[in-house]
Amino acid sequence: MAAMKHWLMKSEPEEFSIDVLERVGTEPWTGVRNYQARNFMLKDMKVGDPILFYHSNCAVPGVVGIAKVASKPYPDPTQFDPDSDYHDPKSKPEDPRWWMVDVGFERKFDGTVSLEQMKARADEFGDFTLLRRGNRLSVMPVEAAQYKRILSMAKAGGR
DNA sequence: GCCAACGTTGGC
DNA sequence: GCCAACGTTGGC
Repeated sequence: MAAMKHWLMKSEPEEFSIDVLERVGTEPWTGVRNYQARNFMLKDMKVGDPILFYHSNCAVPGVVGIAKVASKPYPDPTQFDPDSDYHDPKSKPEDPRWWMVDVGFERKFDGTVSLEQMKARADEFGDFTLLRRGNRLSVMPVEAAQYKRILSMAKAGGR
């Protein structure tokens, strides 16, 4: 059996936060319009894969909890909706350009494992995509060891 | 609000 | 196929 893959997915809390995910339980991850991020969802994600839920573009950016992949990939319906911010007129229903998965709530950390705290321990993470300068990917794979380190930081209150 | 870094687009 | 211009991301 192939090893389970671990992921990190970013969301702006003003758009969609871990608290809203906790309330709704499962959310279609619409709106990804980057091919690399799409390919991770389309080709590499498996139902049940764990996801680090990351708050970006906010006062304290960082990992705030755990989610999981809750569906197989399917076409993002917002690409066909002319009223949606994510509408893509070049995408055809018979050949959808943008794919996504559903994301399910797992748990919320007691505190945020902040980007600042992760940067301070960058040497323990090795080559961590999130910490690469200029990184803008909103969906990225995380090594199992990196995932575990963030969980242990969460347990230790971010320290 | 600023701006560096990046991905995408389109002219050539 | 190159690359300048543009729009977006996201930390600060």
